Amino acid sequence: MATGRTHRPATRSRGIPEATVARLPLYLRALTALSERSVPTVSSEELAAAAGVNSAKLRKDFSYLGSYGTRGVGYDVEYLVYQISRELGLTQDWPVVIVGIGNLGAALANYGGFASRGFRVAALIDADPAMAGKPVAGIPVQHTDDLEKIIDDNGVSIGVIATPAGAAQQVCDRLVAAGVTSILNFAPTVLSVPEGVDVRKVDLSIELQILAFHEQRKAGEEAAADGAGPVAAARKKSADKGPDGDVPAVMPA
Amino acid sequence: MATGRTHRPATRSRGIPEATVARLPLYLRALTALSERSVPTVSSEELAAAAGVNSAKLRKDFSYLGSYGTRGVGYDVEYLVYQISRELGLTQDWPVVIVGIGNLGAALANYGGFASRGFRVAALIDADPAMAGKPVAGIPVQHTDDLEKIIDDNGVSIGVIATPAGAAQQVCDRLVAAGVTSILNFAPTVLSVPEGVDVRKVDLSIELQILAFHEQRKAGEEAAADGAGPVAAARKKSADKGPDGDVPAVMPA
DNA sequence: CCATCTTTGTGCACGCGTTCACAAAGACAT
DNA sequence: ATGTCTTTGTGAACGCGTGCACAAAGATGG
Repeated sequence: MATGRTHRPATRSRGIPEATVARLPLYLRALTALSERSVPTVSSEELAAAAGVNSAKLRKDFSYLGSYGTRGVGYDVEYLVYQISRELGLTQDWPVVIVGIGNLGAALANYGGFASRGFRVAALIDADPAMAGKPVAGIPVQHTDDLEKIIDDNGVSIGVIATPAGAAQQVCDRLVAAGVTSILNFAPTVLSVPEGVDVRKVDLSIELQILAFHEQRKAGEEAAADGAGPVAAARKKSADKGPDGDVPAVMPA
Repeated sequence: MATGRTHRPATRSRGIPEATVARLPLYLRALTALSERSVPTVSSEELAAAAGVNSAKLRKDFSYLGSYGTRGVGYDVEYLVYQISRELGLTQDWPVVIVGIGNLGAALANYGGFASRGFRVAALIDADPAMAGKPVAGIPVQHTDDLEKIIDDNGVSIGVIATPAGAAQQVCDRLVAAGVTSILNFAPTVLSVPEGVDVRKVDLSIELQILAFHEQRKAGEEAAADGAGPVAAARKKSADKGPDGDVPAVMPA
């Protein structure tokens, strides 16, 4: 969903399509699980099923990395884990700062997924002076005033913004000015960043709204063509708010 | 971003492309901000800038909804807010349950974005008996045993999974069996659901890994094409694109 | 060494999404 | 009315991603 971009289709990132990059972590997770079960090799079919994708797509994705499979056998799990990790840059340590230690920020700080692979929470930063020094997830919260110094001292290049929407752009600007070039934004705002800085956003509200759209559509279809629904006509409990005209009008023309 | 989509089978979402649906919440947010500032009308150019997208794309997106603009003037803010809200199904109330009240689940329960627009946290559910009855965000946590009853009593069709990965599929199966047809999954696992059920996933770990990939690429280029400052080097080559939303290429003043 | 079987790697076609560019539509001034 | 100016709505081209289908590559067995 959100990557810094330009309008220059010139040289492709690294020959690796963005869509493929987005799936590599998925493959890596499935492979890691196999590795823990000491499975030596896996076929594209099996791995694809575990990752929830099409096997042809998986093979094509891997082909961008190189020919790491053996025909008639499959892929060596350990080797593939290493190759993907290396490609994603997970063989090195990435210090990360989290700015905005509210409910969400604290949850992120406690999230095991961070430390698990390459990422290390270098610092927690909050604008509330009352938070300063208070430990969250074993890490003392530091004040926003020291943001630049923290970034610099720790060589941080990835920042996570979990502040209220109103403060996000300001925090973003300071992070970028201090040298951060990748930002994961949880605040419900569109961030403006200079070229060369990547921003990805995670927006709970948007996700829910997209689900609501489809939910509404399903409800409309159910009402319209009752009895021919895909999965047992879903349920009827979804509240029969069926009042008034203005029904989603899903009629197939 | 952080969304994962699950295959969208047959019926095209009412003629509205999925990519457009994903942007509607973004437009809605920008429009709401304009509405609060009592701005009467807005041009596609202005609104596009506020939402961080291309103006032509915005106009095409709106064209799927209908001709709500006035040539030479722009769009009526209030009217557009209403139309988009209606299209997204936000004019009705969506009861939502959150399963897994750990750090993340609690953060979600406290997240204002839920209640703000159409969504209502109907119940919080956790497997830990010790949590039962304990209020989180003013709502008492209920035990997993009552999941089916809670879904049924409240007519819930949207569920949020914030459990550990190991419990996610099981919880998902129970939600679906109980009648939930839309799921927002925060657990780092691929969920299997029957046809007709929508799943969107939000995966912090994956987002970070994608950022790490680009960060590594930038670092490599910087080292190779050794030039000036850090940002300056990253600036010389950029070009990449995101699958979904994106970031405005506009420079901050 | 040859035959057969399995699985990879990929050429190709198709469809979706993005973007450009412009005609049509309306506002506004004269 | 008429002309000019602004902005929408969209036809068309293009590029990316997806999935099919198959040939090539290697394993395996006789």
